[in-house]
Amino acid sequence: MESESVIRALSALAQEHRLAAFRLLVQAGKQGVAAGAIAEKLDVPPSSMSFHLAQLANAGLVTQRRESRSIIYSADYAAMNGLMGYLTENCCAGMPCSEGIDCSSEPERKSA
Amino acid sequence: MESESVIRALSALAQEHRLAAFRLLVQAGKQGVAAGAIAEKLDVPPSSMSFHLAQLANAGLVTQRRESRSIIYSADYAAMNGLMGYLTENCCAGMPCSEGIDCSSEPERKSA
DNA sequence: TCAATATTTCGATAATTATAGAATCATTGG
DNA sequence: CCAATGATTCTATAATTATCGAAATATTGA
Repeated sequence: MESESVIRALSALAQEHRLAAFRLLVQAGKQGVAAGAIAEKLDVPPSSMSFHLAQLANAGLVTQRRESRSIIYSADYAAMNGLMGYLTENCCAGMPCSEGIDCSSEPERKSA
Repeated sequence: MESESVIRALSALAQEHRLAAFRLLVQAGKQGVAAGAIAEKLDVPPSSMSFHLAQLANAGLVTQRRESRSIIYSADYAAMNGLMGYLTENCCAGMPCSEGIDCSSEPERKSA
């Protein structure tokens, strides 16, 4: 994952409604959630929610599929994986930050 | 880490110059880098860089200390840990995304 | 085909964020 | 104290992002 798409992904998640929507979709799993249901659950007007979902899709963090009248959004776990990988590599000095390892100590200078 | 501070952290990283600055600081380690040196390295005017560094500081991702005439910035690894932890918990269905585990498969529905 | 439903796009506006020169503030050496 | 250095704050402006009602676009059932 390169830095431009990382920035798009970070921007996409850096907003109240979008972070909430993404969390919802992660919890929902593969089956996903319809746009309207997301809007209702988060109490955001449908047109606003649609704007935000489009940004998540543009960032590659969610996918969409039509199912009858509804458009179902689902979290793209691979994209999230990619983001986490980039952050771990580039912003945690290569240490897996969420593994209980103490990143507060002096890091080895990476050769790359 | 709660969602408001997570959004501040994500917003802070979701910008070209700030992401670059933070990477630089992570690589530099505890000793940190002076504001001017960061600005020069990233080819951003000092006043603009100062604006961005202030946002990183406000998000808690970096700390600053004065050393003679210079102000030295360093990455706050604990804060980054906190962010990674939140993302892993809430946006990866509790799976450690950067550990080679296949997050693409159906997640266990979290009870929380 | 028509009405109803689900969603998105349009459009206008408000709000926030980014940019960077100029002015200001803090520190040091002479 | 004064000039030089390193950085931030001020100010104005440009650019981007958010909001949401209204209009337009699918899809389905009758």
